[in-house]
Amino acid sequence: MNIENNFSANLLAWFEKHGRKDLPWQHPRTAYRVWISEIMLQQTQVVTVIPYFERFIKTFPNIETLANAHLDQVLQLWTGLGYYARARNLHQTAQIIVNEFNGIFPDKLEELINLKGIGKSTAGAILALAFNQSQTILDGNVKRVLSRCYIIENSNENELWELAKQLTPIQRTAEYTQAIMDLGATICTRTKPRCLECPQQLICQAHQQGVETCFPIPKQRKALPIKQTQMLMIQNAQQEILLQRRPLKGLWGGLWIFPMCEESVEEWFKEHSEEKIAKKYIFPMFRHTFTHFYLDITPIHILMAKKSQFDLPNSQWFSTEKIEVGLAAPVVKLLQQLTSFQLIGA
DNA sequence: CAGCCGTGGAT
DNA sequence: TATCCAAGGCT
Repeated sequence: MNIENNFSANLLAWFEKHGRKDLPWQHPRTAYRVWISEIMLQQTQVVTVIPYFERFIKTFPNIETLANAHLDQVLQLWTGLGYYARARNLHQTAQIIVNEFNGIFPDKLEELINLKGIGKSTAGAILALAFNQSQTILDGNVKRVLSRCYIIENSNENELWELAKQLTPIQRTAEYTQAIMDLGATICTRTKPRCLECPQQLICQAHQQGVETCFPIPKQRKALPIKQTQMLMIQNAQQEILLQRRPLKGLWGGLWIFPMCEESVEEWFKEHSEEKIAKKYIFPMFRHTFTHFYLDITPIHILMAKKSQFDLPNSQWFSTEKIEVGLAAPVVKLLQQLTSFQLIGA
């Protein structure tokens, strides 16, 4: 018996007792629900995803309802989850599956990979979890488990894929796939792995050598640049707030945010409006952290004397109680602050 | 192919 | 508080 067989056998035996079997997307485990969950789980922890998944499925119980929805509603349900291209791709892919696949979820690797937002690993996960096909995944969990178990130092992507494929069993692939993710998420964690509870402790090379936490070798990160901006929280006499829709590509694509400006507020107003500012209040600056830069935001609340006109592309007045579009996280935070600020009666 | 794309949890 | 980074994919 080779070591690969031991690996999957150990894992499957462990899964029966200790695997996660009550995650929301496992009941029922349809392709649609597995797909939604896999997209949400990209670079996002299970705890964070669960409430989003519940709301999303409740609103869009099947692929037709998702395909027929407005992008704004999809992005609203995605607000706070990040990586908003995932939501845009999800919406577009739903329409393609309805229109070109007759609403039937594709079950071939090539077809899945050609869909927006579904890469090699997500395609493998959908086929393994929802269709029980013998397909391989290579996500963060699998990379961590394999790089420790087989001590892979310069984690070469192709090498890891080959190893992952060799270890994937022909049968019970759905259980195996869930199991290896569960192992990575609950036992073989990044910090403080619980090796004494691990079904692979006898074959794990890193554990034998006592160097579990040395793997996977962390990538060196560059220092994050700091950018600065002002967010204009412009409110008219009807208490409505002015928001502007971001272009579909790029940061916060398709979301609505407060108008941002780098120059002085007075100069910005000269360019975009003829109205006069009734009241201006500068909030304390705060830092928003992205993956690749910091954004220091100075919020400025501006009260207009009447229902004002703005020469600002893709902008619209919203009632603060009814905003049914996607919002960037700092905008949500500031809207909450503004509401409590006004409740106090300042 | 390296940079881009979010946010919040954990330490 | 600062840092890392989580069920990755796209360009």
